Amino acid sequence: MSRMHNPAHPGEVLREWLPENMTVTQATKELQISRVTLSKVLNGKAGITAGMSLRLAAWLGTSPDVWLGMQTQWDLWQAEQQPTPKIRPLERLAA
Amino acid sequence: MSRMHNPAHPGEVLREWLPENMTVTQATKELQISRVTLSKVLNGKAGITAGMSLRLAAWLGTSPDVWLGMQTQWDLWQAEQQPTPKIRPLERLAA
DNA sequence: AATATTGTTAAGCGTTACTTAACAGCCATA
DNA sequence: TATGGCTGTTAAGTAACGCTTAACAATATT
Repeated sequence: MSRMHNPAHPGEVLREWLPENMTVTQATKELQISRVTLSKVLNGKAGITAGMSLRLAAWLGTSPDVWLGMQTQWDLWQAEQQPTPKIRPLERLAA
Repeated sequence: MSRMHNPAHPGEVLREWLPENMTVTQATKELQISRVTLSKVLNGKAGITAGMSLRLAAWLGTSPDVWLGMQTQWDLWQAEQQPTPKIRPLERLAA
C-alpha cells in the first residue's frame, strides 16, 4: 500500500504557481537562474534541486520542503516503476 | 524559522539500524549493492538515492520516505549553508 | 605461514543539473 | 516589407554525483 498514482512532475505544479501573465524570462530574472534551467524544469526535463527549492520558496513564499518533497515523491515513484530486486526482510531480534 | 541544527547524515542513522554483529559485506549482499556503495553511504560520502531508499525499506521494514526524506532534509540544510542570492518575494494579487 | 575476508580508496562510466550560444517564431515599428 | 527585439526551446560543454570493479592494507581463519 503506497503511492499508486503517477504523481505530477513538480514542474507541472510550479506552472500553476506562476501568474498568468508572467513570462519564463521574467521569472528567471527573479529567481536568478537561466531561462534554460526554468524551461527544463517546467517541461519536466529537469528536477528540482535543493538549491532550486530554496529559490522557489523565497520567491513564492512557501516552504522549501513543498518543492523538494514533491520532487522526492516523484523520484520515488519513478524508482518504484523499475523492477526492484527481491530483498529478504531483515529478521530483527525481538526486544 | 526553520532547520537550525545540522541534521545527521542519513548514513549515520543507517548505522544504528544495522545489527551490531552485521558486517558491511553481509548487508550489501542482502541489499544487492556493492560494498563500496554502502561504505560510502555509511561514511557520509554518498547520499541515499530513491532506489537505495527502496532497498533499505524492503530490508529494514520501514517506509522509503523515511530514508529519502532524511536525505532531503540533509540536502536542504547543506544548500541553506551556502550563500543564497537575495530573491524578492513575488507580489501576489489578493484573491 | 598462507589464505581468505574485512572496509576503504582509486579509477572509470553514465546520468544529471547548470551554464552560454544558437535557433525559429512572434510582435512591434520604421 | 523588412528589421530588430523579444519569446521559449534545443545544442553543446562543464562539473558533480552515484554506481561499478579493481586494488589495497589490515585483520581473521585455517
